[in-house]
Amino acid sequence: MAFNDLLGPADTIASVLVPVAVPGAYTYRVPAGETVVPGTIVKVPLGSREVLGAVWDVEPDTGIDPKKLKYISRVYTHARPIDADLRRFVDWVANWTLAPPGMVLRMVLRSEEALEPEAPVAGVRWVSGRQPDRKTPARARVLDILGDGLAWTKTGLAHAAGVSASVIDGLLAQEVLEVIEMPAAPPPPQPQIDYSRVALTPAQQVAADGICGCFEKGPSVSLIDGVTGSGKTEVYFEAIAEALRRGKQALVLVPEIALTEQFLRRFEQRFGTYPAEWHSEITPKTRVRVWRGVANGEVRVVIGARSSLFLPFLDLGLIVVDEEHDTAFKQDDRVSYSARDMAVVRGHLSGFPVVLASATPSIESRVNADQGRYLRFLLPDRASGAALPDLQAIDMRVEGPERGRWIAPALLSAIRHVFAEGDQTLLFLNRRGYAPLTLCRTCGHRFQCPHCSAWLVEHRFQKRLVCHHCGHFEKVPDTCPSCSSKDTLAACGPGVERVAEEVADLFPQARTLVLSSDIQGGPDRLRREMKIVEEGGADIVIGTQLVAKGHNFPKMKLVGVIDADLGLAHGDPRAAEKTFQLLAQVTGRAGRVTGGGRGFLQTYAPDQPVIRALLSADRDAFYAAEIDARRAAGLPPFGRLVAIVVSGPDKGLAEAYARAVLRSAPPAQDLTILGPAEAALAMVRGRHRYRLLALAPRRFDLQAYIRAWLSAAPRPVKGLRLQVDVDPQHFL
DNA sequence: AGCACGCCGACT
DNA sequence: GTCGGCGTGCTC
Repeated sequence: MAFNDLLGPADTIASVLVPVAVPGAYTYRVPAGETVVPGTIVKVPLGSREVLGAVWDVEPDTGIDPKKLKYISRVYTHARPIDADLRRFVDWVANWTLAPPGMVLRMVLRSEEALEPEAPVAGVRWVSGRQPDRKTPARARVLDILGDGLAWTKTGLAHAAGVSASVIDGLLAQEVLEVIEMPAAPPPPQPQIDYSRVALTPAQQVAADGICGCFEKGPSVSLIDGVTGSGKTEVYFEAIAEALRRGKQALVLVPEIALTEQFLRRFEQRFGTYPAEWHSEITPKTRVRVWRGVANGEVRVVIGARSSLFLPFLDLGLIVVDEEHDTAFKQDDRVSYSARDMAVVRGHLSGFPVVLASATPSIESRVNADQGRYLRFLLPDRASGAALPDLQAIDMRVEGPERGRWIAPALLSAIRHVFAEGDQTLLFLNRRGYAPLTLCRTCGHRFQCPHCSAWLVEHRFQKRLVCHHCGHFEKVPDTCPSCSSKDTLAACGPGVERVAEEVADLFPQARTLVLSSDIQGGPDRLRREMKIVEEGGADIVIGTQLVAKGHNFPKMKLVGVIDADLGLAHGDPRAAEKTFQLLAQVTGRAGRVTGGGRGFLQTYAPDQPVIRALLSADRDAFYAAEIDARRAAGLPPFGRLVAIVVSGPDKGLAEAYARAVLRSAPPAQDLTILGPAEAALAMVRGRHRYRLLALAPRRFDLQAYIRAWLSAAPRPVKGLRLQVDVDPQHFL
């Protein structure tokens, strides 16, 4: 102690962001002989453990008692310090999302192992001239491979020679082979800019040229707005090629891992090699390799989930956000952020182009483009020349099926036709299970979730009633729990299982397949089934939104939407937008490759704007109508929508708190509370969440406002979480 | 008494 | 986010 005090005043101090939920950086002493700069990655003692952190400031002004300061326990000299751009990004995201900066930094430091210097690989080599005592065939094969004098890894050699590792061990024991240190793993193969260029359509060429022209101009956002099959990927591949040409790295964000496989193949066709992948499912080894490669610049292109935004790129020059409208870009737990919006921010901070691509852009991106903040490139036709599917509505009030059936006669005859031709049909219903509601015919009892207020959905295959909100499930009873009568429970409405039952009844000879997220057997099974559909091994597919994304189904000629109104009923202000996006994606599957596709939308309200927009393929009209509708409802079309999510065990407290935040201290009058919306009350793993929607004026600094409110709160608020959901365009 | 479990605050 | 402290309540 006395020793430390003596040395203390001479020590350098540094503020370090630690990966815990504290409001700011902590201060540590820098051990004598070590140098740190802003961004240096370090290990520091925190409480009873050691944690990773990063130096955020050197020699900060702090009022902390110097006696309290501990020493940085390790400086990662081999890892490149986090550069100024990424540090600014971390701070920006922390401020925007009201998250502690250390928690944002945690997303950067995702692989502790990657910070260690790369370990040399042990290899084996033939000691020239040496021969084994007996030359068995296995030994001969090994020596044959090693004949050129090059070193191999033990496992690699065993594999190549088709022998077990013990053969090599035997040769090592006789000192015919020797162990040497090989240089660490060679750099990954580089994408070749001109490996295989495809001819672009005129519209694609205009878009590609426009985006490539942005690289000179500093920050920019381009929206590629193209119908399904219009070749958005080819366009942004040209942007990637341009980034590579300029020696920059590129990042492609996709909403789900499921979409990467097809992307990897297409990338390989264009650039001759695979890009690096980054998402939660990659192996720890790959994680280390990619993190290092991104940091040292050997990895040129990454495709990844939202977390790849926080990778420490050496020189990032382009971000592409594919399917930009997809809500999977929003992270809801821990630091809650929208990866699409934060991609725009990262591009802005570092001064490079960002490309958003979608067949059904989000309203906010459309408005940003309309108002000139984004460039917009329209791809109105399919690149293959195939015609868009011919869509029509079926008015269920006048031409619906008989009671207890869900497929209308018009759709039915179309399925018959397509089936007879040997082509595929997709029946789309975004509802898992057999029936969304079960009731007792005698007393009218309805099965409801004991935790949420949602109806329990019958899953007949599993013989369960399941809450799709919180995951609660129970056995299907024989008798009504309310009136005890036997065999009086009636299933109301369809789920995919029930539609599949109807299909099996109507088309006993057809090969049918149900694709929904609750199929048993994990992601492998799902991949296999997708492949079956892709290769034409199923005639009629009944699927939930799982089938809306990614995969190409070349034989799919007909898409029937069983309930096009589903999802429009609730109080979600984005319901129409989401339904439009989902149904456009789903119906776009029909005839995507070959053309000649047809689609049917079963609806009880064929005149509503969503249906009309889908039928006329006039998307502009839909966007205009939707923007008007939001204005009329007092909602902004985009941009100033603020959702304050407060979570905690007590709904009443959460609501009161959310309202108080928005109403208390000035300038609260600048905010308009719109009331609870979008999942007003949900149960997420046993925790209630309450979401309050409000409007903030364009330049209103909501973050500063909420922080001020929190510090002025009469009593500390516990157990509650805040989340701000705003399009940041206006704030850049 | 001894310990499993859950809540709460501290962590530089 | 994670740990340790301390309270409650139950048992080999």
